[in-house]
Amino acid sequence: MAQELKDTLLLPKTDFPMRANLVQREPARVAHWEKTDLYNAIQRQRADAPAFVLHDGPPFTNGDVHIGTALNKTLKDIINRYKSMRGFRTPYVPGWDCHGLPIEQKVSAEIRQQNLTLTQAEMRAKCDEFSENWIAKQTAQFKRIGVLADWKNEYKTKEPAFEADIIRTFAAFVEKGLVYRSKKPVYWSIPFETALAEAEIEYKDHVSIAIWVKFLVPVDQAEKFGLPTDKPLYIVIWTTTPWTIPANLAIALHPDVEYVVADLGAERIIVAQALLGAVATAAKIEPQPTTVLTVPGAKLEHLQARHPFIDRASPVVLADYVTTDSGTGAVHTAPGHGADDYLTGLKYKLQIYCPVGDDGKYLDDGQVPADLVGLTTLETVEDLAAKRPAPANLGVLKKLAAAGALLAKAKYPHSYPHCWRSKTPIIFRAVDQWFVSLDKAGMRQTALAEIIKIASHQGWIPAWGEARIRGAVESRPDWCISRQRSWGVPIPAFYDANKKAYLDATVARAVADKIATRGTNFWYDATPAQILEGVTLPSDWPTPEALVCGRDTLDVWIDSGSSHAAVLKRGQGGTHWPADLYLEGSDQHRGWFQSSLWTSVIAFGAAPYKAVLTHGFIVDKDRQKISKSSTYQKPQTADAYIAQHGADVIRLWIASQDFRDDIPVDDEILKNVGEAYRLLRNTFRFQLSNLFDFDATKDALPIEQMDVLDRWALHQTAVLIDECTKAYDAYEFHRVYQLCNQFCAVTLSAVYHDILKDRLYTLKSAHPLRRSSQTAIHHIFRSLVKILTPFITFTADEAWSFATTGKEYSVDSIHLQDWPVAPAAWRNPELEAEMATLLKFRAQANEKLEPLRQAGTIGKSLDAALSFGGSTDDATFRVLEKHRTFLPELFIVSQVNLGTTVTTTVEISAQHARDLGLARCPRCWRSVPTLNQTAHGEVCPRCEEALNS
RNA sequence: GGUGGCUUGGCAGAGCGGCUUAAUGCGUCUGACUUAUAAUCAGUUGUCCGGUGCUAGAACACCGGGCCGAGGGUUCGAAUCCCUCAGCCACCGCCA
Repeated sequence: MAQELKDTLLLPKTDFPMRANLVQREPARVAHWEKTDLYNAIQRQRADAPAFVLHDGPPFTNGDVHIGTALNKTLKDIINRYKSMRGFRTPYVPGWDCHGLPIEQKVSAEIRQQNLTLTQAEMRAKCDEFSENWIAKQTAQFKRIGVLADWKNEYKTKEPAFEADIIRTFAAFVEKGLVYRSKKPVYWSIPFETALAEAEIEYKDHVSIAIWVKFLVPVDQAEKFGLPTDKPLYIVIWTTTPWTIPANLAIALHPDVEYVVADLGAERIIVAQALLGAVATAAKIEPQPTTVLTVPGAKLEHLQARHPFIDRASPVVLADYVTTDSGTGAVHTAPGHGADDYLTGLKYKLQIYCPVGDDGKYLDDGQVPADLVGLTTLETVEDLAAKRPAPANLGVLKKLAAAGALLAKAKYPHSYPHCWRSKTPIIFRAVDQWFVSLDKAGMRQTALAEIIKIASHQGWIPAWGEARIRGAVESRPDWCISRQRSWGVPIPAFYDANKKAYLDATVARAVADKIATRGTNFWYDATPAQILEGVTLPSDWPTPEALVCGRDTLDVWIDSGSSHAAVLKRGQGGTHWPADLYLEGSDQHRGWFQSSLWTSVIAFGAAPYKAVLTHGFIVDKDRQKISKSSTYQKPQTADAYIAQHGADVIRLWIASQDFRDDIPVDDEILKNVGEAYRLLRNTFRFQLSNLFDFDATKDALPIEQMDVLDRWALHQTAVLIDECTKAYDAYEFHRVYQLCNQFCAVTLSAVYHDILKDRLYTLKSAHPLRRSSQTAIHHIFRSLVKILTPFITFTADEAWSFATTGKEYSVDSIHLQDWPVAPAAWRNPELEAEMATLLKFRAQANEKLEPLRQAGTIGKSLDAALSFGGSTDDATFRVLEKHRTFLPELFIVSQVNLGTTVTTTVEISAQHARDLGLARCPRCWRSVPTLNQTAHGEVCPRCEEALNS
């Protein structure tokens, strides 16, 4: 009996599977999108629409896509898909950052293993291959997570056309007179005669020679600074690199440290008070020196001491980094041989003096004593094994001893940077570098003005981004743009036999034109004559035959920072300049956002973006950056996450988080998102399955003929659309996530869908009430699935395909649809207010039903009948009366009785329907006063009607 | 060290001086249904301290109070405004 009756019900039907199987099924949809060329289909759809250009910051091409990179690309994809549905043309040209040290390093490590020796051009070819290999892999990984992009028009910083634009951008710097040459200390490997990056440094234990050196304070200076003059007076410095003494140009004291003039008997020395004892011990001074007077370091600024064996002054300067942990509190300062010293040198306008050549030997510059010239500062591996100091160190020791300036010396074991390839200690050495002056031609003011301009239309999202980049731009010193590397874009400078540099904007552009067609290796392979053939040289240049090409490359930040010029200015892939949006991690305020701003301001006089959106970094549950966390042993690649959860769950997770802060991830969070995903999927499934006999073109009802409950649901949908659209426009995706989650769980699943089941399953197919509800479901589904398309793009595409064709795949993708707009007729605030009242009663009624259920009196709520007692003076009770015929449906019970009482509040009671003499219809489960006999047995009148039609 | 940012109940996340005895959802627990079924529905649910009830304990019920990183302050009133501190994240390099 039951089975036969059940067969007369219109139960849900769909092929849209309940189980997602995302991990297995998503790749097929990626292939489907490729096959149907979805990206271009979307672009064609919006061919005449205004463009929204999100300019892609290029990821570095040296490994698998990290989950953090996937986060970034997914956010971009969400925005593009949203903007496209909102009616914008959204050209998205993905980029790749190809040059740079990490790649060069990995490649050179491979080369070393194979014992190969390569030319610079061959080395570059290897790097190119390496980069290309990862581009292919990363592309597949980005596609897997659902990133839709113009992969055929992608940009690579290593492509000749792009490299040419980098050089052209650089030419603009030259043209504005911003580029100059100056010295800066770098890590230097003597055996390889090259600068090293930090990553090429290994710290190893090393025994250095520490020396205490006396610098004479001349009598006139002592008098000037109020120091005693009756005995010779010296400032004592301490250093572990004796070979830098010839380059000494100053002595640094801390302004707030107390220094003492100490009497050693025959002479007096100046050291930090706190270190006098240590100095005396080191110099084996007996008896303990006596203090003559104390003076703060600040009082000695500009005192002109004398270099111990070179005839020049060594002035006292002040520096905050001076400590009294070791040494003498007086720091030997050689601006050409140390980072701190360099900065101090700049501050005091000292020469950046480096009397050491590329080969590590002292130069004959007229200042270095003749007996030191030619001595090397290198300690070879053999020297290290024999514990033999570098010749330059020994030479300097001798000179100091001969000058009577060596107060003490000692062996000093410590950790010291070594060249990772030659295993020898590196030296700090100032070499000529190219710089960009950021203060000339009002560049810094222009950059800051652009920042404010962007802020004036809320372009920094979140707003504190403005302070962040302003701080970076304000404080940035002149930009050192040259690197002594191979895998990069060459600086188009030439040098004559005297190493005089020649750099010219017109020549640079001519070089760029040639590189654009022949590739950068042209610069490395061709002679200057070939490179400059047909180029009109400035009048002050020598002939090409007298020149050699420079071997420096440009800072890679110029590479990526030129992308707006190479891509947007050329309209690549339908883009335009400036971009509507840049979107990267918050670290890029000092990185790409800044470098792009500078290059654009210098080359084009304005910022390359209208708005900048930033996101935080992925951290584990305890707010530790995941790469630093020991609990995460598994690889943090995007693929690892997708293989476990599927792309849509990962995408939904990304959307669910407020990405402006750090983004926590752990198993529990992903599990929760997985539950939320199932809720969304089941909602789609329920809706699809109840539309199996509904054809919107024929069966849909106009809104004025629809039932109140359905009109309420449409009102709620209109509100959802409004709020989600607002949240999308503010890039607050987590709000969209929460809104949809609550809409599905509460508005639909717990209320609307639950009430609807009776109508949908038991009424006859074409019953107006049933068609009314199906019409609403139809609209709600189409709205909801569109709102969620940017997030769960695979699932939305699939659900849409089933909705429109009944099949898993269709050519008419949801991505070609317009964003939902709620018709004004959907809105019904009055009804919404009444329903809000009724739903409060519903919650109270459920509380009354629960004890009956717990006691076993009733099972499902349809077994029950409710009675309400209230006063017509009560507005809420009048709402009940107004909707009295709807109440059994609303509460999902068999009968609702309204009784008038004098109580001020509405009283609710519940009982089993049978106690009111009602009989249960076996078909629809509602209890009614009388059942009628039919061919299917006894059923209620409503079911009888359904069965007869 | 400097600069910028963050810190709300098991999770996400509202909250922008009084409508907060902290929304909503998820999760938890208990139950129902078998007509969304690896679904669906209903109820329930923060923590700590003190007290009362119960023969004691446990459990439970009720009452009072504290807890929105910690501690101060402003205010009639603070998760919300101010200060200090702590923790965490990022950036300050020839790493990108």
